Amino acid sequence: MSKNRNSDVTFSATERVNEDLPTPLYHQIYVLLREKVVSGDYAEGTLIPSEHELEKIFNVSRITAKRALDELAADGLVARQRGRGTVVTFSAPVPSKSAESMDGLLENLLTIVLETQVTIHEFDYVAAPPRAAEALEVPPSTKVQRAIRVRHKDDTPFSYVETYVPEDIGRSFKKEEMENQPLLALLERAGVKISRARQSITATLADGKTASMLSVNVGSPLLKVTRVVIDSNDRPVEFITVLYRPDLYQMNMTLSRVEGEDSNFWKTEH
Amino acid sequence: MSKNRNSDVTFSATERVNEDLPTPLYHQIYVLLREKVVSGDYAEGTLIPSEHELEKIFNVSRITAKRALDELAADGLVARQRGRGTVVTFSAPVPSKSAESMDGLLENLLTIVLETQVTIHEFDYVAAPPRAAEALEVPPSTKVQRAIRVRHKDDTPFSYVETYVPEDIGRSFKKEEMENQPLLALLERAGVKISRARQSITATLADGKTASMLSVNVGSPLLKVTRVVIDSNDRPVEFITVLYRPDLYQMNMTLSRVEGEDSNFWKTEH
DNA sequence: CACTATTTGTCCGTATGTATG
DNA sequence: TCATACATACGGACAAATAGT
Repeated sequence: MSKNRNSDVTFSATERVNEDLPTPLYHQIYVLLREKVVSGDYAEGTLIPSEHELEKIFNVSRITAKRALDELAADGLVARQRGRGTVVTFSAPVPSKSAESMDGLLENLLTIVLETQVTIHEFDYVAAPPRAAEALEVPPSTKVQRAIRVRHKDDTPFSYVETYVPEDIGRSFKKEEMENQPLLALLERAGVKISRARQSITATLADGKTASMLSVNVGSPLLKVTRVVIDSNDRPVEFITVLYRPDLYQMNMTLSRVEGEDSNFWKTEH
Repeated sequence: MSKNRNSDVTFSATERVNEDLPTPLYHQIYVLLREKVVSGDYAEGTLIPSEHELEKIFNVSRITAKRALDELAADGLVARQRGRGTVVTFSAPVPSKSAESMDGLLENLLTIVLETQVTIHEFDYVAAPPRAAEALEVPPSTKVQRAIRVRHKDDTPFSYVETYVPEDIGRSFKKEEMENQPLLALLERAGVKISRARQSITATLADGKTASMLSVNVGSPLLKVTRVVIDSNDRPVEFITVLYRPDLYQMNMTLSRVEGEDSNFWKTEH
């Protein structure tokens, strides 16, 4: 029995990479292994599956398995030693747990604003793409302000933010002001009374553009949050899409059980 | 000038394909185009960029551009006609507004329980893996109950659920009972007074085990929710990890602005 | 009606990358 | 390391359908 071989985290016996996908097999395996390393499933110091084990697990040739491990080593995530195996040399960062979570997104929003810097990559007025037009409840191709920003924490990109604002509101502030102030503050300065927001959370993959802007590989998982902010007249005033690097940010929230209910109701605490 | 050629939607300068990536160029272009079609950026009936235009936009050969378009046609998203061009034949669905979003997770939990079926794939008592031990605040390798379930909606797998419960609580119910009743109900029947829960949301990739259980490709994005449920004595009584298919489920919530604050505070509505 | 520009369909030869045994 | 098979990507060539002048 191999000593210290990682046994808590295993691939199931039926593990298969998709032969039909155009992406090379070695790269599919590399991506899966990398994900387990950077997420901490394979902790620092543990031995990950050997070439021969990967051969059996994924039903590929040894060269293919070897190449996947070599790419990991080239990334500096693991070290390979003849006769010993492949050992994880990367310590997975602990996701910012924001010790006392108050209200989901919100307390995070404050700390994020304080601890990060924004760079603006695009700022212009364009015909609203269908989803933005629908969210803002304007006719398709209405001109709207679009901004693409990236948040950095200590020079590490952290989130990719795409916002759409109706033109009349957008004209009330300048590109440079978006660097220093939250968009919501700019909206309120423009006389907008913010009332509520609808928010949706999902997962997606990094494409070429977002991958390069977030300094992750294409195909990495990203946490995607879309939000429509609505003012006191029930008018949508902002449509925002945020992509977060899951290794740097997770959404945390605390839920409280509603007393006296026998179904599965909770309410969020604040 | 070609008539009806889609001109509102262009590729930004940063939207490039990456020669260094192992993923084939034609597939990278195909993915970008497909996204624009299914999102509605390229509306039904419009002409999308010709092979020659893609050639210039992405700086690839005609064969590569042609193959990307052919894949789109094979998907039935576009129709190609010699002398005419490539026309979108797919009508992008209007995103459902989920008119009655109440309290994030909550209203969803109820409807999910009502509209889905559960199959139990594993049910046993094991030494707690590190993260489960930490979450349940028990010494490492303490014996705990582990269950792996998959929720289906109309025979389509929907979520992958892994739960850890302290042994003394777990012994109070049987495997079969997990199929019919929510775990929280079983915990309360065992005398547990549920008080609150800490929840964390992130994104990850499907590995072989979860991919096959959720009927998605390895490497697909998944929405990952981990939750620790705590009783009125501040004892953790359940550690749960849920993986959702993002195409079948998104977390929706409504947020309200807190009056009188000048910072970025919100509270969730209920 | 022909003429032209555009666009897709099909084919060639060649070089490189991927994966197997 | 080698031989082999297949996929990817390039540049180029010609044919056939479409639309506008």
